[in-house]
Amino acid sequence: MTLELEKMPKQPGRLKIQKRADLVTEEIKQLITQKNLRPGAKLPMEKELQRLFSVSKSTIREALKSLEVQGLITVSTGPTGGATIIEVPLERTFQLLQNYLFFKEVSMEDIYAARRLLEPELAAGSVPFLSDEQLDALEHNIETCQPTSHEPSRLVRQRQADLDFHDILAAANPNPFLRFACELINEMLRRLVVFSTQTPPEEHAKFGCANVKFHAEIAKAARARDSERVRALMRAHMEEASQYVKRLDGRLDGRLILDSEMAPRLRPLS
Amino acid sequence: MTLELEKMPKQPGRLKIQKRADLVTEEIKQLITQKNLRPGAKLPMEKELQRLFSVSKSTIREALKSLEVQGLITVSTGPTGGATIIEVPLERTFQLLQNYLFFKEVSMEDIYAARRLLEPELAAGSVPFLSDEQLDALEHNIETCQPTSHEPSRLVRQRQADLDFHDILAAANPNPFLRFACELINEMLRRLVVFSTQTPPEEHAKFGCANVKFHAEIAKAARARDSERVRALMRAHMEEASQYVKRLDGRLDGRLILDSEMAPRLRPLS
DNA sequence: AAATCCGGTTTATAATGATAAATAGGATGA
DNA sequence: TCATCCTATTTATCATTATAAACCGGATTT
Repeated sequence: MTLELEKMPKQPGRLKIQKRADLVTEEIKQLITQKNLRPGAKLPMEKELQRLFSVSKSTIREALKSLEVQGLITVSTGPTGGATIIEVPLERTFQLLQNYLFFKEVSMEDIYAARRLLEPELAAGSVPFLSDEQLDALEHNIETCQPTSHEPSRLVRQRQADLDFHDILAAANPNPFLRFACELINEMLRRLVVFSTQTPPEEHAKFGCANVKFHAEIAKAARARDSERVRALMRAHMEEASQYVKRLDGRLDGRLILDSEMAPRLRPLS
Repeated sequence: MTLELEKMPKQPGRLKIQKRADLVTEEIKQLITQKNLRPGAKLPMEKELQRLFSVSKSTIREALKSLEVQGLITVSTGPTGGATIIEVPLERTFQLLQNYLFFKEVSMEDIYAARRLLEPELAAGSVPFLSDEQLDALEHNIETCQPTSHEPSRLVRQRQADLDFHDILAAANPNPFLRFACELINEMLRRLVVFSTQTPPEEHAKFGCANVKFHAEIAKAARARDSERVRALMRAHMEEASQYVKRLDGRLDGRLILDSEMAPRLRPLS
């Protein structure tokens, strides 16, 4: 009759015993927080990390993989290779957020309900901070959108350029959280919106023209540093766009975002 | 509208050639999207996945690790074990988002700028959908917050409960995107806010009382199904809270969120 | 002299096999 | 009936080896 109490009884829900690899991941994350490691800083190489945490190759590999998926590091081979801390890319964050939203059936109206609230405030807040280059970029963007052929591929392209306008405004805003929220919405619209093939291309062209008109007015007001007018114009713009999207039967394609889609897209300027 | 997903385009310059493990991850994500696998569905076991993609154990392990970090699957041992699709938990998404914001220096004012815009709309939109249980929960939450001793630990606890009030409202809103945005903000406030130790506890208590007052009014208006009044009250509530937070010198602790923090957090009322 | 090629070195990436840990479900025993 | 043990199954970790990618520096070519 043996008396064995070594086995740790399962604490109901309280403290989950993590896997070794996950513990290593945590240690490294704490290291980043505590030593305030900035982008560009390098982690020790795999061999040394193995030694440091007394784990095997595959375990340290899983830990690094976890950090890589989280967008906190990149790993490269070669003599100067290994893990390097990076600033988490927006696209990666968008991808991970879309994993969450994938199961939620988000409609276009849902997105615009938030966009209507955020964009006017974002735009108004950006006005005092817009550089001359950014103001130029806004105006140049409008020219790019101007000629509207009815060819489907051009229509899609125009919608992309429309969103670039909003990204330029976002880039100038000093509030990183608001900026993030709006950039996220822009990214969702850019990548996930699909329109019914039924609607005639003329309707799409009308949508594009209406956008250009508003963008031109907004750019003008922005150049005049009139924050309140920009806010009002953007509010009207969002209101109208929301209506158009509804008429054109725009929908969000509920799918997971793949790494291969995240090709480095052209960043306006910042 | 069809969506072309090319597997491995041979564009040599632009696209980065992915690692084998990442390719497997993509294949599995495509599988989830295409076969519309819902939470609960199981992936084949490791051995079979190895066979399926013709890769070694370590490769398939890395791919599964990636999906696990993304919150798309959980993996368990034993018979009937293996990878199971799950709905990405909000907490996981919050963790990944915080990785992004970690490098951005978000201030309390930044968060509240967005919160001021979103919460009134969220609350108003929730009103028609609040169940009797949820209305009861709102009122019960207020009672919980009522007695305010000046003990620091109780003050923190009260702020947590305050946020629960807003979570209840969020839960009733039919817009998953707006809901998500507000829940995210609540989670940030819950986990990352730190107050200066300088400010006297009386000030904190005053803050708590002011919150309770507004919550009581909001709950009353919600029971009366008066959406517009709820919107107006919430707007005033946010305005005031924003001022209090500024006075109390509330700050966001810029750090990375660890898995071990994401233990099932205390749900005060159930 | 400048650019290019070409190996060697360093490092991650992938494959394989062996052992440990966790779990479910059935068998065992009071 | 109930708790315990047993065992088969599957992941988790470790260890080792082999392969591939990136970089460095010297040799070769232009």
